[in-house]
Amino acid sequence: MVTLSEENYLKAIYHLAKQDKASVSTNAIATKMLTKASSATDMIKKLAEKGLVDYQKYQGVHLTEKGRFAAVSVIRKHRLWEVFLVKKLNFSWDEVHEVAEQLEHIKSEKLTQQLDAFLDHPKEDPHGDPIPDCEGNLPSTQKILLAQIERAESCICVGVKDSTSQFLQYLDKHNIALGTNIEVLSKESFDESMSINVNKHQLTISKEVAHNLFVKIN
Amino acid sequence: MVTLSEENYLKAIYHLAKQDKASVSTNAIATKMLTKASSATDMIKKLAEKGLVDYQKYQGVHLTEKGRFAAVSVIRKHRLWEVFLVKKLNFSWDEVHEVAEQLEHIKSEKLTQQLDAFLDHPKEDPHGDPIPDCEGNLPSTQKILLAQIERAESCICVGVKDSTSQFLQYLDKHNIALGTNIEVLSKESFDESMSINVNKHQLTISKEVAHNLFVKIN
DNA sequence: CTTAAAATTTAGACAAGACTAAAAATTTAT
DNA sequence: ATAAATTTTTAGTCTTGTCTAAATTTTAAG
Repeated sequence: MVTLSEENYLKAIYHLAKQDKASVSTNAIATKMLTKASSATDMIKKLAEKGLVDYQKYQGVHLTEKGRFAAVSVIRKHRLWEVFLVKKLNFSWDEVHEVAEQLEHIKSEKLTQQLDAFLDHPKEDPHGDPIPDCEGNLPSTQKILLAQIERAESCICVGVKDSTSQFLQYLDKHNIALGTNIEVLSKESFDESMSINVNKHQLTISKEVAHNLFVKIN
Repeated sequence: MVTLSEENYLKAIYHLAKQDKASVSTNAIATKMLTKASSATDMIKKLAEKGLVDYQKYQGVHLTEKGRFAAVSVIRKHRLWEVFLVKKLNFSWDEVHEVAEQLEHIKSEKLTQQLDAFLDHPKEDPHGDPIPDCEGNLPSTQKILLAQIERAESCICVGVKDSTSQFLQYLDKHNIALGTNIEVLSKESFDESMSINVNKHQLTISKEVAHNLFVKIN
């Protein structure tokens, strides 16, 4: 039995570990969870006790296979609920996160399975993030940050890194959605701002925006 | 802010108070919540502190208007989710309770509102219980227990009192569902068993069954 | 290589919700 | 009307998850 709090820590560790394979530090976990390092240490011990993480004092943690599966299962539920909220209940993509944070902890195998079927086994959530299957497999996508593009090139928006409502509403305002074609016109080396074309409209975006938009090159 | 535990106590108090207007005893609450009287006392104090119940030592509690609204709001969510599970996710009526117990605590006005609309503003849950509206109004239904019928008479099944899977599966097995026509043939005064006709099949039901089925006389 | 800074852990405390055992109030029965 | 039984409350403890402050370990700098 994994508690709600433990699930949230596992998710945090999973997201932090994803980037590189190195171990996840206590501080990083505490920061992500908006708690103090001492609280993180306490929880890490409980997770280690339950065999969900490997832990050596002062050396950070790694998810065990069991821990990874638990984390991915929560992420699967989170993303399925987000799809439900947008597709069936008319939520917009900037409104779903908070509610999905609650729904992801509902415990019922059958519920998850039936929800997945009801939504026609979606492959992505409303922000373009892939939905793990029930065995915990997560398809690796080859998306890059818009900021990584260095020359005039055309690409398609396939996801967002930051999914706060502020950012999502910015995208809405400029008619950028998943699947939108983005034509990079130029990049300013001074401040990393970019000039792009969206739906025939020219737009200048800041470094901050370019670093939070995932694209796939055509 | 009402906690999950507080919501469960409020629900319990609401259900216990419904029958008569008398105050609800600490023991009754503890029994319903499957805890000890001392735990109930502790929680009662917290609820009184928050203005959700009126409480006088040794005299039991009454829900305040605020407390009643909170309780009914949870019941509304519980029943809406039950409808969702049965109508959209193919759960059977004996499988929904446990999951709805979790879903009823999700906090999002918009979610409840949109779910209600998505389900076409249902008036009843899968067990025939009325769904409160968003203002907390609960239509009073005039249903009686099948056991209250004393002579040969025809009626329609409109609800169940006991909604454990054991009882619901018993009903399934004998083809009794909401809306099923039940013809009372006779009642045995010795053990209160009844002879009834369901879908042209004759059936003898025990006192226990008759006391847990709500019907409306044709 | 030694010390200062940063990160991590420990120790002790607190709030929520529950429990046991004992005390107090109420109800019931004689 | 009073004793016995029952109900309710209190007092003290436990667990989970959090905190602060202090101690310890690791890392980084000179």
